[in-house]
Amino acid sequence: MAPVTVYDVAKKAGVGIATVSRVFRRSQEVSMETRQRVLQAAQELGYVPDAAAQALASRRSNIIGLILTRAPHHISSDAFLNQILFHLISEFRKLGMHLLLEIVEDVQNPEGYLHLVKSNRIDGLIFSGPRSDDEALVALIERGFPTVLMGYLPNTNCFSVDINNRAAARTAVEHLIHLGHKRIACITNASLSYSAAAERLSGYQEALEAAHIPYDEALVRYGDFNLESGYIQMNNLLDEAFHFTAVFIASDVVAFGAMSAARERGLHIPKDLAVVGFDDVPLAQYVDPTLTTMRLPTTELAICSSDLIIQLICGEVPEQRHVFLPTELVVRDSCGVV
Amino acid sequence: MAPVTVYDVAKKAGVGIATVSRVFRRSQEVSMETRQRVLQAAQELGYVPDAAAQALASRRSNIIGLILTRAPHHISSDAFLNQILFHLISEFRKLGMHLLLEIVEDVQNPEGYLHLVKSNRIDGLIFSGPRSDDEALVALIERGFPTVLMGYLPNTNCFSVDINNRAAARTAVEHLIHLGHKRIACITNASLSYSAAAERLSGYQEALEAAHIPYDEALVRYGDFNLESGYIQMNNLLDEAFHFTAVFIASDVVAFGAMSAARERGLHIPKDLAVVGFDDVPLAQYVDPTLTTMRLPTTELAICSSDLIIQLICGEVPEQRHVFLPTELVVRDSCGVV
DNA sequence: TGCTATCCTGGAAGCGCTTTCAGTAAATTA
DNA sequence: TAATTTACTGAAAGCGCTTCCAGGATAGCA
Repeated sequence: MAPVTVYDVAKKAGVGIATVSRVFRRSQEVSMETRQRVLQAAQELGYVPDAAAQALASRRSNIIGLILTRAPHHISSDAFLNQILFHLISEFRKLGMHLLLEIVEDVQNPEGYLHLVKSNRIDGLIFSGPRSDDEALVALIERGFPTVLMGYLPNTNCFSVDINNRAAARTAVEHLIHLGHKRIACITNASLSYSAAAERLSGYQEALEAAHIPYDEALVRYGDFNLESGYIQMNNLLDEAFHFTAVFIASDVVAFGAMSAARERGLHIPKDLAVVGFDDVPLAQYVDPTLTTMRLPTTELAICSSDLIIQLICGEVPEQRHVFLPTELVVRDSCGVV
Repeated sequence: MAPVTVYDVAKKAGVGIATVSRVFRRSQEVSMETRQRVLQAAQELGYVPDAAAQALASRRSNIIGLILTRAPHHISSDAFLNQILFHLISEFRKLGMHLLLEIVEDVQNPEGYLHLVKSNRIDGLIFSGPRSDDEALVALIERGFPTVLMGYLPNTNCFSVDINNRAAARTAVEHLIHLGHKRIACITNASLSYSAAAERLSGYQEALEAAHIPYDEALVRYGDFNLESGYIQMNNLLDEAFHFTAVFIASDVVAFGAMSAARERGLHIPKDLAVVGFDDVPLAQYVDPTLTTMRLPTTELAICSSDLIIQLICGEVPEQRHVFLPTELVVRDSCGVV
């Protein structure tokens, strides 16, 4: 039951412990012959290096934190999370790294992830859904801790990976405009303190402006990540807003909630109301009607973030500070035929 | 930039390092006065104990692994994962523990999570979606490593948390039978090597048997976790099976795919076809028609697992080896009116 | 052949903490 | 007052690894 240590392996292989360490650190400076002998001995003894000891001695935990800023009710609706997780873990595994997940429910109380950093539990972190009012995060970045944002924080020069939310939203709304719609409502994906939400709203405004359609605040509502918020805000629009023939909803999940509300009112989509979503969650092509939406490059988002954080941890300086990945309009049935 | 250590705190507080350690380990054996002095000094110096050093010295990493056995295409459809994650992390945080996520794509190649155990990176693990052909897992359990299954593995006495899949499925199908349906098809949530899938199919059979409806294999198809599999299997049923008026689909997500296929064929749900799902994912009440389904006690599942694993790690022996949580039939519109 | 450069290896000193053990001071008891 | 607990505290020995440094062997060069 006594743990197998470097000493055991070293003894069995007839080498010093430094050599054993070198072999497992994949260092070049061990002769082929010795390396084989060590590996053989380790194999026979069932030796696996102790993670804590490695971390303590090398100052590297090989753990990367993924910090999610989400309130409980957001979490359950987050259709990306799974894909992001999958890809991040796959990438990390290739490098012998692991993913530790932390959720920040309240931005004002960032103790959770700060503690991870201060205790050296993680080598770097990926921060999903950064908010500009998160002072702790900004401080961390300025202190030089390896950090990558999934999302974008204006006025910082933190490394970040995101899509061009504004351009994507504009494309989505332009699609509606090309279809002849003049009165186009908007439901955001979240409150505007999330930069992605603010940007998407700007894109909506830009598209209107370019088409000389006046921006009407009465046609705008604010979603809150989940189905219910879409349902509520659509009902609200239907109750209070002047007639509109189309709606841009900056989140598929929110859109599903909204479509449900529209249906209950007896509105037919797309005949009475055209809908464009945002995200292209897997379900978008299986709902009725299938949802026209902006596709997010989920895989690339994850891989790109992982590449960046690894570079930062290794002390390299990535060429690009801010990466913006392309999105793609996926035309389905919710806007009618072109 | 030099890290603050116990020595710094000890010096500043005028005590020995052992005392500093005791204060941070929340040990009782420090006088109030000394404790205050240490805390004060630590505060002023910004001291946070080093996780690796603590782990090495105490043989406890305070990290719990959550192992998911999922193929890539399953992950993205997993509607629970998020909720489970959220609750687990919340529970762990209360105890200063953290969650490390690992995905096992191929059960035949369990190196990933075994390495976590062997390297002492984690104190215990929660295993979601255990499969009976996972020999490494069984070996781990027998070796006494703190392990909790989310799911159930027959023929082992591992601690586990699950729902009674068979009873739940039976309830779901009985609902259809009470509604007068005689020819009821079934699409499983996954291949039968997942015990949950096999159990749910058994529940379906039990319900039929109890109602003296002959079991007809021609009415059964096997889903594969995701939307697409539901779509495909429903088309397959519609192509090949004799007429049926209802279908029990052992996963909401699979059901959404299946409903999409039925719609494309011009079938009206529930008029032409009644559907009962399983899981009660958030979307179930927002699709058209809203989906009658079995509700899973997601929160309880997570909390229960976390309680169990913590007990095991602390060396306590939980009273119950296998916990089965109750489910609830949520009646909505997809089966028509009673 | 003699000298330096190169390659590989082992010894030893930590990394920052926990924990045992012994010891001191205060409290209790006789 | 002396003997015995009891309550805290500190010194020191690791936990299992990495890495600096120096040394031995070999190769390269003149």
